[in-house]
Amino acid sequence: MINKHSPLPIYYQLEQGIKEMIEKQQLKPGEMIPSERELAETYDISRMTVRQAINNLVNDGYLVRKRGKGTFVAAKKIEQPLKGLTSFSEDMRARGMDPGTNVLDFHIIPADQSLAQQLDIREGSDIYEIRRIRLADQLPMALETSYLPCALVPGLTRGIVSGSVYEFIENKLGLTIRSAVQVLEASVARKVEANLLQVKEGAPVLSIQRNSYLENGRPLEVVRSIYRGDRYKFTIEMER
Amino acid sequence: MINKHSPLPIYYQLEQGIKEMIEKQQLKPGEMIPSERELAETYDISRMTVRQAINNLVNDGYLVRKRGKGTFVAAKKIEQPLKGLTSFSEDMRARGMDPGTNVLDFHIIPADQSLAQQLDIREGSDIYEIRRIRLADQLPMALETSYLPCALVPGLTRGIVSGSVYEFIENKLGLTIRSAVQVLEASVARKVEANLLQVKEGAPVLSIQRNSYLENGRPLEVVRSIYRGDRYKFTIEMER
DNA sequence: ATCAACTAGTTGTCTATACCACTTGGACTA
DNA sequence: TAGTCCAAGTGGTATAGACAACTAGTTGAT
Repeated sequence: MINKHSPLPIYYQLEQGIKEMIEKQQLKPGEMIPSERELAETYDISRMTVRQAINNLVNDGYLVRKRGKGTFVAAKKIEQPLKGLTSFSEDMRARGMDPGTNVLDFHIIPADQSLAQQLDIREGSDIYEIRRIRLADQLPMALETSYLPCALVPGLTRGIVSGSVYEFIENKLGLTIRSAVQVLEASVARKVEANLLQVKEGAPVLSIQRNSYLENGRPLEVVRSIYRGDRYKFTIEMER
Repeated sequence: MINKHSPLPIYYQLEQGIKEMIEKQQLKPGEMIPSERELAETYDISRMTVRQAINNLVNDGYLVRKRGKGTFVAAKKIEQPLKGLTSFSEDMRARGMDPGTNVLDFHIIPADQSLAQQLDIREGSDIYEIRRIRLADQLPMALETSYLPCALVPGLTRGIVSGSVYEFIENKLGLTIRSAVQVLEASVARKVEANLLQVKEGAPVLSIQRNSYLENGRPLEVVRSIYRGDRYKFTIEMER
């Protein structure tokens, strides 16, 4: 499990090893992992190095420390706290799944009254309409329809859209999303949606509309998503 | 800034000190803080101890490390959306509706394995189980099942439960909820739920589990709610 | 039977040290 | 002048050891 001559840090090797065992269910939720001293002795490494590996896993929510008792596998890592503004791809990767995208539709349409208002542009202005199937581990996870003003995002192509639009916006255009409002709603899949998501008509789905805003408060995007209820949970952490 | 004989850990004192300077703008975003070696020498502590303090601040988003260059105050500290830590009653009133409650069930049960873990108590410990129908404008809005450790909330009665439990906890017991994690999931109403909510079996519902935590990080409560999908939308604002 | 003390095992804190990897700027060289 | 090399300073990784604080179970005395 540990190769001292690998270019990879020892703590990182141990960290990945433990994480893998948790994800493969070889270590089950609530189970105690070997003590720090035991791990240190087993792999002939320093206890502080073991602690560094464990600390990272605790910060990532995989493990829980209990002083005087031991270190335990956390309840469940399936639902990751969505701490901020993440893209679909980031979200899926954080959940340990492999994201993918199928572009259904990519074209320019005139903004209707509702979208024009939400995007703070004139009715009839050109906007991109992007319809995509979002995949996780090769299976449909969500249907996503995005609307962006052409004026704000020049040069968007079908190729970019099949990858990460956010990356394009942040890196190529230098725009940063500063805030967002999301509205979540439980619903049932209609026929068309059911087919695309590969679920039965009437299956539960989570409808999410997200409005994103730039630094200067300008609306950048409206996204309407339909997530499979059987595959997706939305997690939010609140603090005060 | 550092008192070696304080019962508080040294790394913690340093951590709080730096955090305070950031919050008071004595250290400004983008500014470099003293190097680890410098801090260690200044306060006559070990560099590893300094690293522990800095690590925590990096994890909390206050600082950013740059290998070979230094450690810098982060540009933007994520703002916590305080909105959302509201009770059902507050939530309904904010939506312009009149809240109400029917208590279905109020008793003490032993904690099962899952609840014991989530509430950080021993399996079998006494906990309150409170099942209520939540009304808005006299119509069912949600089914709510709450679990609280008896040890933390002594003196809870059926009468209190028909009103605001939060008010009792905050005002009478002097406990303050500091953070919460919510998990939302789309689902469909089963027969029993459908009857209580006065919807058809198979109607879309929004399942929400909320875990609430006190100032000291102790879990206070687990609430499992089922909201009518046709009456309830969940809104969240995020900022960074 | 009860309670106190002890013990073994755990994580938490802290030290002192060493070397590695990366960044920067200045000195040196071609 | 332009490029190379080197040194100093930074965070990154790793070691070995020590003692504190806490948990749970056992032992022992009352």
